[in-house]
Amino acid sequence: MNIGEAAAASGVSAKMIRHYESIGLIKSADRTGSGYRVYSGNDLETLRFIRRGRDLGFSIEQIRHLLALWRDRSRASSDVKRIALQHVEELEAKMRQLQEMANTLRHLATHCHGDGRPDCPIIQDLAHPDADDFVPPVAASKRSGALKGTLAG
Amino acid sequence: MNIGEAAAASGVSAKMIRHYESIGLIKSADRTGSGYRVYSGNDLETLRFIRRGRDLGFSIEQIRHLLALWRDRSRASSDVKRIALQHVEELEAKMRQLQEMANTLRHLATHCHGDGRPDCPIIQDLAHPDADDFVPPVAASKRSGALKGTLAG
DNA sequence: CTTGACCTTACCACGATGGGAAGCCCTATC
DNA sequence: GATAGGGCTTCCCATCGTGGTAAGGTCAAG
Repeated sequence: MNIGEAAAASGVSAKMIRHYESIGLIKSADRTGSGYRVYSGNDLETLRFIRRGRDLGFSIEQIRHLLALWRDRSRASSDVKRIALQHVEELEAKMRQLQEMANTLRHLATHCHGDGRPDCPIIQDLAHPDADDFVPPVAASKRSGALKGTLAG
Repeated sequence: MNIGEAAAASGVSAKMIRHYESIGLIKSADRTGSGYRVYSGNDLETLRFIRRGRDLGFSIEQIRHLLALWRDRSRASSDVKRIALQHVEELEAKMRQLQEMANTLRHLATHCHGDGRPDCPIIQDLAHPDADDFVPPVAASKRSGALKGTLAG
């Protein structure tokens, strides 16, 4: 089985299959006489495992760990569970960051006329975040410290 | 004012100030005779604006746009609002992705013993996502298509 | 035997940030 | 005035996961 066929069958691009090989996430594929990589059904399973792990948001290093546990027939499920739950915490932390950004922006947008006039609490917040522009005192919620995390962090 | 002082006062690292200059997000700083960059109070405001924008999760390109609107005294607040609300949608889309990942993982982890035994629905899902391992039929929810997005996407 | 689709390696790009090296500059202390 | 230390300069590399592209070899169908 070619790398292209393996890619189509696993959902991992040929590009990424080569990449995973180069970083040692998967073992080096056997080659035909002319240098083409050859994949077996077993290799396909591994690729699908990786693909599923990426879909669940695991990092390559976490997947490396999970792959080792998968292959270890005497693994402790507690090890797997720990990795999964740690990842859930990462996901939740990221969600909280995004939530806070979105809440702030929605709040500001609510008070933006969104017409042809230049006055805009969104721009004013960006320029002077602590001014609580345009927001009547009663509606102004205390803004907690700025989130340092980026979307990609 | 030095780049180091500007960095401390704006919350943007000296490294990133130089980077923003190199990509044309901020204008090239004036230099002293010996080549040191010099920053004014006005420059500081711009840096804080950028910093605040990053904290709200805007991309550099979105911030470039917002900066232009900020400087444009005849801007339409609708333009600002559109950018902000589009970003809110991006944030919400990302949150939904993360939420789905977290839900799946929490569900799987709930059914993982987390002890010394090797059996683990998490590993089994990674290996065979469509098998609905270990989950009694009544509790198994239809799994929708795999999320392609990464955490950073 | 040609053509087109596939494979190979190798490099560059993104987005945003950090790290480090090599060299110049400024200030404080002796 | 000399010297030490910290800050500044530019330039390159790394991250993380993925895609693009170029130059060349290979395979299968016509």
